[in-house]
Amino acid sequence: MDKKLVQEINHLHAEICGGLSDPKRITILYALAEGPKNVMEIGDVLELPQPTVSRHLKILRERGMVVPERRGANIIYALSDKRIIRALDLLREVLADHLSQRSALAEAIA
Amino acid sequence: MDKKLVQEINHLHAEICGGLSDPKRITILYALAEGPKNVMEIGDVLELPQPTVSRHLKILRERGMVVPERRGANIIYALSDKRIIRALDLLREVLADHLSQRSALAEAIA
DNA sequence: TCTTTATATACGGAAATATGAATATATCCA
DNA sequence: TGGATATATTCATATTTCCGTATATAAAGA
Repeated sequence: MDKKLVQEINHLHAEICGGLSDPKRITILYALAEGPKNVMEIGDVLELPQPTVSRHLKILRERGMVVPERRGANIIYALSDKRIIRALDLLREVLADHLSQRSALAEAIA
Repeated sequence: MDKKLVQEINHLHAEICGGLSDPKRITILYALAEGPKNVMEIGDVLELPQPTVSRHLKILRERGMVVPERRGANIIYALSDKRIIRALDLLREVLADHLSQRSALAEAIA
């Protein structure tokens, strides 16, 4: 494939991964995996001020990870694709393995 | 679960995701999926100066995504877990769907 | 229309991250 | 030991990301 094109794709790929690289956004995504929620409801879950929530939602929206739907005065956000959660779960498994490996090492030393 | 603990976990989860949020690191991970490589070989693939490669490898290493093994003067890096590639592939699929949706929209407008 | 409610954006500063260039460390071999 | 090769780290700087506050937009209801 054309080198420029590959770079462009990898850039977008990195960008979507960047959507996951914040604890609050991860919490938002898992919350939406339970079902669609409006901005206030998400704010309640995260215990965060509304503008902060909106900004994180914008980041996720731009990357196509959540989808907004206006319902009256509210905007209801939904997870766009279950595969996002599957990817998150896989990475969490990798994290768990890494941590238990390290703690096993720590015990072996002690 | 304890709230502090959940936050700590989400922080680590975000950190491992952050390991994926750079085009060069994605290229490195896919390159290592083909098989272990030393730093020079990775540098050849990326066409990047060696210190830059080492710094990216450090980030991936700290997050437990790649594993170094010294062999003589070389250090050979290997992917620590195939699930990392599966997660990357899932997210690339989500990206592809998002892009084709948008291009379908673009055509519908034109 | 005016007010209230829900959501989004703009701005300024703080903190994290990335990068090139230079330098340090570690290993091998003569 | 000294030189060559492979890898890692440091430093200064540039860029990005994040947050709180303030403000703007959009819809609902009186």
